[in-house]
Amino acid sequence: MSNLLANLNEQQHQAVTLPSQHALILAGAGSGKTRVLTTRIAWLVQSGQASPAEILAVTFTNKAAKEMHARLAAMLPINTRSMWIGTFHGLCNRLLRAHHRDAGLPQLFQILDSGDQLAAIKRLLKTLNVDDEKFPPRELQHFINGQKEAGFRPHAVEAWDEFTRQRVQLYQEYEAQCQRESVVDFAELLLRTYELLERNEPIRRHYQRRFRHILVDEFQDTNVLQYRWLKLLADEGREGGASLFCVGDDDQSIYRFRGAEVGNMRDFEREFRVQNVIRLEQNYRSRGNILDAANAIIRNNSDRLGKNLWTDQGAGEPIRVFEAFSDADEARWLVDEVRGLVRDGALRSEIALLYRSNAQSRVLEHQLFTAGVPYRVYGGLRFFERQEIKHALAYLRLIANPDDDTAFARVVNFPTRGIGARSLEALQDAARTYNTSLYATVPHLSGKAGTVLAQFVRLVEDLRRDTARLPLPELIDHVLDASGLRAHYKSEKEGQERLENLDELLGAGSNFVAEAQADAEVLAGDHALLADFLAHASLEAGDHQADQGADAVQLMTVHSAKGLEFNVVFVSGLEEGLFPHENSILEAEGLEEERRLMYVAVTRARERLYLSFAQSRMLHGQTRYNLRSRFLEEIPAGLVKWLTPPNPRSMAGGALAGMGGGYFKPGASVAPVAARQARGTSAHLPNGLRIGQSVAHAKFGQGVIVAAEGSGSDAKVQINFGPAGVKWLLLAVAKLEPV
DNA sequence: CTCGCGAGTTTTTTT
DNA sequence: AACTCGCGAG
Repeated sequence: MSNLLANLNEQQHQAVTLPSQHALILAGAGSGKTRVLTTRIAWLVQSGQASPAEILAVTFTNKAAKEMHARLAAMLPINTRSMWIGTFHGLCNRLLRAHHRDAGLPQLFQILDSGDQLAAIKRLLKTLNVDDEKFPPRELQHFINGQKEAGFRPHAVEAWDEFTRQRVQLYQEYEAQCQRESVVDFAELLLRTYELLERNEPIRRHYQRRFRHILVDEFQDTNVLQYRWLKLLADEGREGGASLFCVGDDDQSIYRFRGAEVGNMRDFEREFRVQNVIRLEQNYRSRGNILDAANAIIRNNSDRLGKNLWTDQGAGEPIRVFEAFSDADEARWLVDEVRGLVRDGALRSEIALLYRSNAQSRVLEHQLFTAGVPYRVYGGLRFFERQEIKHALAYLRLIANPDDDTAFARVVNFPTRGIGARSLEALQDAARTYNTSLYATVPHLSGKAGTVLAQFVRLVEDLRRDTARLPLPELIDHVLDASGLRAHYKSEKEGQERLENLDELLGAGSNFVAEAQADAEVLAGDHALLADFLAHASLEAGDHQADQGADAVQLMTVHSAKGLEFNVVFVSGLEEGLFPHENSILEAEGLEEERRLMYVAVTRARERLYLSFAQSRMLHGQTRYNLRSRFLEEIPAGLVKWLTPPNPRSMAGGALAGMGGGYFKPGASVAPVAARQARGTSAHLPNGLRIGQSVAHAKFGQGVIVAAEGSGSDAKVQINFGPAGVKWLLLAVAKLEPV
C-alpha cells in the first residue's frame, strides 16, 4: 500500500485517500488526473474499503477505459474483471443487454452510429413523404438527439410553435421506427437505461447496492442526462448511497456543442453537499513558459471555478510564433521544422501537429507526403465507418436482426442485383400497411419485385443458416464471399484497398473473439457473439489506423488531442474564423469554448510549442484572408519568440505580399490573384482597394477585404473585422481607409 | 434498372 | 476541393 501512495504530491495524496464521501477533484491539465483516479480505486480496494465488484468507473473514451483497466491490473495483484469500467455508452449497452426485457428491447438489438441514424432519418422522411427541404435530416437529427440528451421523450417536449410541433411529431415517428427495427441510437442507449433504472425499482436497488463507489473521469464533459444517470445510481446522494468521486477540469470542457454541461460541476457540488473539493494545480507536463501562456489565455474566460497551474520545471524555451503567407507556405515551413527536429534526434511520434478542423489536415499531409516524412492522422474516416466495412456489417446485422431496416436498405441492392427504386418503393409502402419491417414484408409482395426481393431474403436466410455454428472470423469470411461483396470489389478498379479493409475486418473479428474469451462474459445462443461484435463496432468506431507502432508524426484535431501529451506541439491555422471558429465567434459562450480549446491545445506540449497562422488559406475551394487569432494576442509578449518579423500593422494583411518571413518561395502562386479569379469579381475595386487588402473602419477597426460584389454605386465588399465580426459594407457609404 | 454526368452543397468539433 | 443528389441516356 505504501508504494501505491509513494511519489504523490500533497493534494494528490489527499484526493486518493479521501474518506468514502462525495468528492470533486478539479484537476488541471497535466496534473496527474488519471493517476489520481486509478490510484484512488486501487487504494480503496487494497485498503479493504471496497471490493472490486463495488467499483463503477466511467470514462469518455474507450481508450481511457482501456488504459485505466490496464493500469489497475498492474497496480493490483487481484482480478479486476469484476469492476465495471467503461464509457457511458458502453456501460449502458451492457445494462440494456442484461435487462433487455425490462427495457423493452430484444436481446440482439442493434446500435446505430451517427451515420446510421442519419440514414434512418432520411428513410423516415421519405416514407412519410416529408419535405426534406423544410426538415433537413441533419437538423432533425440534432433536434432529436438534443431532446433525448435533455431527457425528453416526444410527449414531454414543450412545443410552442407549429414548426417545433411538427419536429416533435417526426421525433415520435422516428422512435416508432427504431422500436420496430430493434435499433437504438447513441442517445437512446443513455435515455433508455436511465428510464429503466428510474422505473424499475428492483433493478435500480440492485445496482445502487452493488456500486458503492462511482468514479467519473472528465466530469466536465457530462451532459444533463449523464449526470442524472449518475445521480440515480448514487441514490441522489442520500444516506447509504454510493459515494461519487468526480474528476474534471472546467477549463477543458470542449464538448458543449454536443450537449456537455459544465454546470454539472457546480450542481454536483451543491446537490451532493460535497465537502471535499480538491484542486490539483501542480503540472508535471509542461515547461513554465508554456504553462504561463496557457494560464494567460484561459484567464480571459469568465465564470471559471478557478485554478492556476504551476510547475517547478523551469521556464524552458520561448513559444515560437510563425506567420506564413499562405496555408501551403505554413505547411512547408512546418514540415521543414519537423525534419530539423528529427535530424536533431527527436522522435517523430513525440511531435504533434494540431489543428482546429479536420479539413486542415490535407495541406499538412500533402507536404509531409511530398517530403517523405512518415505521419499518422487520427480521426477522419474511421475503420468501421468505411463504406465497404459498413456494407459488410450490414449483412452481419441482418443475420443478427433481420428487422434492421437500415441495414436492409443499405445492402438489398449492393452489390447490384436488379432491385431498383421501384421495387423498394413498393416494399416500403407494403411495410407501412402491414406495419412490419422491410424484411418481414417481402413475403407479402407479389410480381417481379416480389421475386427478386424473395431471392435477397433467401440469401440472408442462407447466410444465417450456414453461419450458425461458425466461429466469428469464419462467419465473417463466409458472409464476405456469399454476399458477393468480395467479388464486387475485386472487379472494381479502385477496389484493392477496400478488399484489404475487408480482410482486416476478419482480423478485427479474431481480436474481438480473443478479448471476449478473456472477458468470459459472453452472451449465450446462436449469433450472440456476433451481436456483441456489432455493438463493439458501433461503439468503438475503431482506432484501426495504420502502423500503430511506427515512428510517425502525429496529426489530429485539438479535440482528439485532449488527454494526450507530446514533447513538441505545433498548433497551426491560428486565424480568426478558423480558431476561434467563425460559427462560435458571435456568442460569448461559443468563444469561451474556443478559448478552452486553445488552452487544451497549448497544454499538450511538454518542451516546445509552435504557434502558426497564414495570411491566406484555401477553404471550401476558395481562398480566404483571415486575421490572426485573438488568442495569440492573449499570450504575454515576453513568452513569445517571433520567427517572422512581428506584423503590428494589423494582424495578417493579405495584400502585404512578401511578409511570409522570406519563406515564401519564388514562383509560388500569389493568393489574391487566385481569389479574384475564383470569385469572378473585378481585380481592382475603387480607391485602389482589392481583395486581401487591409483596411480601417471608424467603428469596426482594422479588417481585411475578403470578398466583393456588384459594381458602381452597388459595389459591396465583405470585410473580416476579426473581433467585430465579418460585415458586408457598401463602398459608396462606408468610409474605408487602406492600411 | 444502371450508369454517368453536372449541379449544388458543404464543414467544427465526436462518444 | 470533395461529396452527395438528381436527372437523363442507354
